[in-house]
Amino acid sequence: MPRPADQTGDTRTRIMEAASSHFAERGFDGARTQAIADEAGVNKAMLYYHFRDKEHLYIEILSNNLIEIFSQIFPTFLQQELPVRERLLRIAAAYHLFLSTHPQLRALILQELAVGGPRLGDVLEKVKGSVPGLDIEQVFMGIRSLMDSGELRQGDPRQVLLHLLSLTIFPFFARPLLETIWGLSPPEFEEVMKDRPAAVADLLDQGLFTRQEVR
Amino acid sequence: MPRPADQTGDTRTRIMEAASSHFAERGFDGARTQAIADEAGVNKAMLYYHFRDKEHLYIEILSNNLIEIFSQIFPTFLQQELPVRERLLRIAAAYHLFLSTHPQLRALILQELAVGGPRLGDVLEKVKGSVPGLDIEQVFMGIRSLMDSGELRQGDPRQVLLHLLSLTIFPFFARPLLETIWGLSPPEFEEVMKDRPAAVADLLDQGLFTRQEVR
DNA sequence: GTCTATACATTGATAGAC
DNA sequence: GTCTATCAATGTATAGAC
Repeated sequence: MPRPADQTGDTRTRIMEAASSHFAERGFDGARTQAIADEAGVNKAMLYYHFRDKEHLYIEILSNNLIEIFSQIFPTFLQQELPVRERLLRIAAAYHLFLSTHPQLRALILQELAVGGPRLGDVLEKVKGSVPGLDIEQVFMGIRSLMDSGELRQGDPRQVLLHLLSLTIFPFFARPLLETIWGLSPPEFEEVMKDRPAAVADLLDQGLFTRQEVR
Repeated sequence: MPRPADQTGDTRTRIMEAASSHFAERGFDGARTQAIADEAGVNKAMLYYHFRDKEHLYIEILSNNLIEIFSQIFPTFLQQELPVRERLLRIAAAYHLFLSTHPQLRALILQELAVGGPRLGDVLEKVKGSVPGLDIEQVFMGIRSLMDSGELRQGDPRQVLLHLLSLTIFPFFARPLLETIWGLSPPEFEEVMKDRPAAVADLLDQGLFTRQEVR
């Protein structure tokens, strides 16, 4: 729904908000500069004044969105006070909450992944500049030390993190496919998503199968 | 690399192959009919003779790809001879293998998900017409009966299937993001993916944590 | 079935007045 | 900073000869 020209905030901000929604819905190639300008309530020439061109605008948008999610979620990775189980579940919960409340971010990332992430390098530079503590090695080291202290089962820390991200993020990405193939209405899908964190916690706790014998 | 006009197969087939690769790499909006025609080694007008327009061509491509994966994977869901654990692991393995060997399919699905799947309805109609046994309810009923017989832990069958799909498919989708943020080279990522099925099996078997007590 | 030629709309982008 | 006016390039799609 392109709402025409509500004059809230300064021009630059309004352009970014409009661009965000268009890039999210149609991707870089599908988004139209004209439509962005219209929705922002400014002339098309303004895009090129405030940002160099479509590409720079896009990178600015994607960076800002990633900065927002990482600066909010990354601290969760590193906090040490809680028991392991709660720490991991909080990471999952943080992603779940963020993706639930930011459908635009989900679409934006999906669009970039779909074309193979050609601009992720540039984007990550900007993100690193704004989220200082972003160091994935620390996360892996943290997981490894939990394995050594016996709180987590031994294994590749990358696989553990991948488990967590997969279980949490995939349903958001695959939603249209799941709704179509599983024949779910949006409310039905929402219901599945509501139960998701508990189901994930249960899998991490117990695995999938009934237990015949114990090691 | 657009290879020019190798005259293998009939025109219609060559167009579809070229279109497949372009839609996969750039999406519906990003793909150019001219580029597709060039790569297929035919005139652009041929696209409109063999297919009605760009949209019909796209739907044809996406349907064919989904038909291929479903007709190959769906039988795996329903085979009853094997123990539960092996049945589930085979489903995961089937997806893993298929996505490993069909990078184009992965991209094609991702592109459609990115725009919210506006053509999935039409596509699924075509798929259902060509893969007769495609009935998701049977799968859920199968999972539920395994719960009732005590082989699987009780829970929502949809969450179980979602676990399986998430753990298996997500890494393929998120690859560019993971490589960039985790700082992995393609060979390093491949290595992680090689170990993936075993790591997933381990999670399903044991959960994530060390076991203090047993129920 | 395949091509040439072209219609017609829309695109991203800029020059220059205010 | 913001606008009007405009451009060259490129987009999808079609008409009609062969």
